Amino acid sequence: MPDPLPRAFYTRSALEVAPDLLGNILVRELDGHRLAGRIVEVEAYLGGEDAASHAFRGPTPRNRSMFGPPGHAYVYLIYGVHHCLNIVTGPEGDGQAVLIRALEPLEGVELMRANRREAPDRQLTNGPGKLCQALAIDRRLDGHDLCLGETLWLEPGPQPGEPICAGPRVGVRGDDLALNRAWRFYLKGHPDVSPAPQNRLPCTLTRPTPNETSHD
DNA sequence: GTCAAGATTAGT
DNA sequence: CTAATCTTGACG
Repeated sequence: MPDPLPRAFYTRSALEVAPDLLGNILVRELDGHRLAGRIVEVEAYLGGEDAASHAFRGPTPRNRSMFGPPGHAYVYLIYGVHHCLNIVTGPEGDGQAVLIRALEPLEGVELMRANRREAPDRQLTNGPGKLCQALAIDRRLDGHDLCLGETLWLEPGPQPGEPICAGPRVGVRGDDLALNRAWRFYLKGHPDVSPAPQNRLPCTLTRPTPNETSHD
């Protein structure tokens, strides 16, 4: 079993970490079972300048884990219905995070299906709310340290063969900056990318990302 | 205390 | 297009 991605991986700008997360594996340990999926879609959220970020107006009880050390989870409830999973990045205190928007299911698919009691026959992890339901992620995991290799963590995955697309983020409000920057990243043509209208817009290709925590 | 709005989803 | 469902954060 590979080691979890180390703290140093997360100690960078959300704009660097977000595309590098694509292709890596999100692992959830649940009642002795291993649930895992390959990350295929993410969005970067910054602090300060980013009007769409929960960190925009500073720390509050709800978002305080965003301002904690990198490599921890920030989990929140949206619309009173669904949970969303973020990975805290950057220097402590900045409030940067990356929203995990979609996975390709790899392990524990039957348990994921059972967790999605509302729609077990539909796609399991092609949206931020759906993947949290499939992996049984809720606010109890808010602030969880992803570098421990317990309960919830990330493992290095093979370099994606697919090109990386970048485009505007989904469902956000805010000013021109928040609406128009290409801070959403996904694997081109992957069937488990969330059903967002932007999927058909022109695709800005990003560099081939060195996924591995390579040191020179 | 009151209240509008929300980084979504499934169903009409 | 809209309901579901509830916590947060702003205001007083």
